[in-house]
Amino acid sequence: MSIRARFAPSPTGQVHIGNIRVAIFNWLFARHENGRFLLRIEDTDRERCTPEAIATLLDSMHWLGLDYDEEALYQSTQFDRQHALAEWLLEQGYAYRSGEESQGTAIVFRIPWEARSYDCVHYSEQVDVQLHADEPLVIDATGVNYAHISRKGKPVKEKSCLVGMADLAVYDTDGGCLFYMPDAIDEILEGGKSFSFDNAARLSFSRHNVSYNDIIKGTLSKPLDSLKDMVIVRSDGSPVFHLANVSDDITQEITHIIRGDDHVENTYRHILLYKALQYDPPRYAHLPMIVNAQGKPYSKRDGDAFVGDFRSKGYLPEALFNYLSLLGWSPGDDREKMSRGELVEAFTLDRVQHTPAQVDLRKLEHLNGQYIAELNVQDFVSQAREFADEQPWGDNIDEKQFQRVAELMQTRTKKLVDVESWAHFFRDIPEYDQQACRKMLTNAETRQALSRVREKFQTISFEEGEIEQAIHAATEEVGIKQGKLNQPLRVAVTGRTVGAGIYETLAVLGREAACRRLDYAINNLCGEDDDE
RNA sequence: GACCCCAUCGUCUAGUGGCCUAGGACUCCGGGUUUUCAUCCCGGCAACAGGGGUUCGAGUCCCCUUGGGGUCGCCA
Repeated sequence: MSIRARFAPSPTGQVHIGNIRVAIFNWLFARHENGRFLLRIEDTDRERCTPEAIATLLDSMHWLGLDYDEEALYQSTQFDRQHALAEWLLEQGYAYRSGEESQGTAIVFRIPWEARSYDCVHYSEQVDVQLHADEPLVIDATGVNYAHISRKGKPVKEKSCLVGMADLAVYDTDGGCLFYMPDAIDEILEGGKSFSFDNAARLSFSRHNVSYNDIIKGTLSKPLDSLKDMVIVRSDGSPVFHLANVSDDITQEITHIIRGDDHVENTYRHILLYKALQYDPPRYAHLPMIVNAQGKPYSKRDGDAFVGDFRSKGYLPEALFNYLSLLGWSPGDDREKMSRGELVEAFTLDRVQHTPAQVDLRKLEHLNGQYIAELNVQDFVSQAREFADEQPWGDNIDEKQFQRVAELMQTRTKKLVDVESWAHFFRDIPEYDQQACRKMLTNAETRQALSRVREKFQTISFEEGEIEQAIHAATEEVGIKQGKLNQPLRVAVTGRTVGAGIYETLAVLGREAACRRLDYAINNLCGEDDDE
């Protein structure tokens, strides 16, 4: 059978970086296996799940190239199917109603009494539990309520599903047997009878474990008695996550569920639900979570937590995709910068890490810089232009000029927002770094040399080579060492100490702008060494 | 607190009992190219959490401790 994986987000307006990584891993897995990658939109939270939120989600996926097969399934369209399953469970005795009739009753999934015969359930050990005298032992159709004794002697309340203690025997302080589950189960299940004991001192039962083989984490198991029956339909009639999720996965014929680590504990119950519903459970793979730069789980306040944050800072989708795929996974060799095709080819779940991975923005930035450097010039120009549009100086600029600046700056750009530092190319007079001015421009010789350069600029053809020659000539005339004028000139013309080569910068700027700035600097910034 | 999972440089990772004197990448620090910066090239700092076993041999297997994470809802 062909593999079917899915991404099942609940759109809330922004797409979390951890979620999109789950989507990427699902996508990579599906594409590697030549299977299908499906999208299911869990849009049952009417408050938060607006059309805009869905649009944002789709947009983020499209941006990252996460194309999906078949039509997206909207969970809100599946109520009938989900309710039908709940009703069926009710009819079969796998579920019961709970709560006050007047308030409306919830539907609760009962961990099936025959669970011990499932192939995913195995005997584990004999268990004895000492009970706390303060809390009564109550056994009814919803399970076994009891309290064991904590290390400090306090009562710790617990609840187990009935089958978790299927051969339960209850003893009083004298060792007398008060209750034996196999004798009472019919009365409980069919008659709704309940038992309560104030004098119960000890429980004894044979423990069974539900287990499954996680593709990433290996064999995992959980005692059946640590599981409680779970609500699958709320008293207001709305299906709970567990039911909706399983129901829709059945509908979409999902074969592999790849999701965050936070779902591991749900898996046991979901498997049991599948079993009760008479379906084979899918394979599961639980991804380690990703954590922020502080090593803590991402919270909404972290900043840089959403796909949109990265996009608006000018990370390229290929770079983010590449980086995220390397968080918690590696191809097994030294490759890091990998194309989508290479990633698809190399991706297997068994190489996924078992530990939470910390996001390192610097590494992402480095990778992004590499992707930017590889962009062909026209792509870079047009993408940079979009970011320039956001700048106050971005409105009426010469496109030819912009292109020349972009060519100069491409290898110096790590993120597209870096174009904000190109301002000095496009304003009449740049913003001057005062400290740099003091350091670079306040020398008398410098002022003199700049004046000479200014004069020469008037007459030369304004090209890189001639500009360089003019500068050399000026320094010689004034008696400054070759190259010593470059930085002062840079400050005078761009306002800052770093940037592209000064000859190129000058050439791009053009005679008119260069001279205007030189005049400004000479007249306003080149005061003698006279700072008070 | 209970249950479960995990543990290699600061970070992402390679490593599946001998090929490990623990490799790569980011960061940082040197050096080279260069008119500054960036790119590019060369070099350096830096890790098997601790303690016990098993074994001729352990980063690799087992146990304990410590540390981290996850889960304990009519949230998803």
